[in-house]
Amino acid sequence: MPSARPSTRTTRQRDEIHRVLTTAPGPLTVTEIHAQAQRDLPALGIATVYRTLKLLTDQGLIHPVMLDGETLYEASGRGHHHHFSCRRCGRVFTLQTCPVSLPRGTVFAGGFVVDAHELTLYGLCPDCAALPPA
Amino acid sequence: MPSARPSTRTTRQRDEIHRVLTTAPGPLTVTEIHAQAQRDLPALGIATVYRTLKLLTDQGLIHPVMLDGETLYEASGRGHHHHFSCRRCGRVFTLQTCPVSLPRGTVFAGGFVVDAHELTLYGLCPDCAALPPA
DNA sequence: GTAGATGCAAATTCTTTGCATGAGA
DNA sequence: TCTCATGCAAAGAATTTGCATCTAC
Repeated sequence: MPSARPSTRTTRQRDEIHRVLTTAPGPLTVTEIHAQAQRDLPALGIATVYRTLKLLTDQGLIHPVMLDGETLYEASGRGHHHHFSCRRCGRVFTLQTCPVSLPRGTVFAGGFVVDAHELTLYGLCPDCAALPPA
Repeated sequence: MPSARPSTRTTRQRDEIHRVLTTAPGPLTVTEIHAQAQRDLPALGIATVYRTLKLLTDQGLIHPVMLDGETLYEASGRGHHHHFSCRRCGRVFTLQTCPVSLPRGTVFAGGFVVDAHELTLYGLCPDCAALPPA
């Protein structure tokens, strides 16, 4: 029995959506991705965006990030990093620093074997920290 | 101008939902909360569950936890802790240990002022780690 | 007794799916 | 040409809201 082969046909829509995500400075919402991709492909449908995000995720090219109750997507291959969510302006930033010392295989109290971790920081971004208090 | 006062009327529904969450060993989904509360209040509607979860959240008695794309709720006041999500059985555990050294007010590279952090660990729980590899 | 809370059902919002058409290879 | 992908619209799933009824105080 032949194993299911992932589709790999190149289309303008897939290229564009992938480009938007690899170009973006941080993770984007589905709506933002749709809006930005529509600049080049005005007829792009939202269903195609959802289908493509799922496809690219399956291919490992991008991955979802759940943050503040929303699903954002970002390009893969940017190395280990974390996110900073600003309480004031709501923007999400990518931080390359990792304040967690948890090598793969670390065994935690009680026998939990850790192979990955996700950290989200909350606070004020540089811009908002510089503003006068509300 | 009188400030908006939060509703505080005591009802069986609110007490029950709060009890379910304070009794639970870990965070629960909306559906789990509804099902468990219905044992004592069979007529409990799902809309009331949503409304009550929002209310209790506003009052600071509980708080939502976004995990693996689902919204779970847990009682507040359990001190600083994190979650461990098992890749194999899908269960979510609460860990009291914190491997992150980030006191409030820590200023991060670039001027990000951190006042809180959320960490989720992924791997195998003790039960699953003891099983033979798939 | 009265304002606030509930339960139901309808309305929203977000995401997925069916199907006829369009376009990579 | 021949699939596979797309766009639209309808279908699902999750959450919120309107409204008549009920209930804590």
